[in-house]
Amino acid sequence: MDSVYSDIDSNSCDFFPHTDDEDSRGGSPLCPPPEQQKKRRRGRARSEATVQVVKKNRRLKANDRERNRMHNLNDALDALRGVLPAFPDETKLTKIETLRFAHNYIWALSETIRIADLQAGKTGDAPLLLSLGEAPSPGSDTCSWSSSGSSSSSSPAYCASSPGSPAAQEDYSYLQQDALYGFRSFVPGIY
DNA sequence: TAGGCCATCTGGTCCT
DNA sequence: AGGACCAGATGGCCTA
Repeated sequence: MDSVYSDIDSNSCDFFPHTDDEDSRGGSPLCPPPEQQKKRRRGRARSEATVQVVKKNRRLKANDRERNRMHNLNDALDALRGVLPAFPDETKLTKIETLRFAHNYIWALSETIRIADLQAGKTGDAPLLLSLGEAPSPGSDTCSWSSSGSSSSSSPAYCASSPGSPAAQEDYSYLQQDALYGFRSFVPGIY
């Protein structure tokens, strides 16, 4: 990608038009006329140039660190995509979709466990251990979460669902893989 | 072509 | 002081 540094050459005035030194001098023009530059350079030219180089190097290093940081973030996001159920069309989830999907998915898994435990309690059986292979896949159709009233069921605020969705009836048969199909139509941005 | 997504740069702020 | 984190700006790419 093009960088602003592609425009940078020996003319440091273009790259660092406003320095702290300038601030301390009381707001000098962005690029003083040549005469002033000559005046200021006398006796200080070398050190100012050095300062510019140091600042530039510091910026470049910061850019590099920031790039690596974002790469690490993307790697983590990819890892998260890897443990989420895949879409049939194998389209890659965007970043925001991945985060929201993961949030929904975790909620659905925990909710399924809760229901399973409830049912086990009714029948006197031992709590059911869920197979992750049969884990529910949360989608837009699974989002009437706030209606359950359970603290463990605090709903994602962005979940757009109808009050009459099956979740309110604790019917988890709807938590099927095909719930994924509605995810792409999920309305994002509602927090 | 407009809009969405993304990578990158950048300056500010906080933390160690 | 230097690094981590964050948010805004910018430009490129892709798709409907």
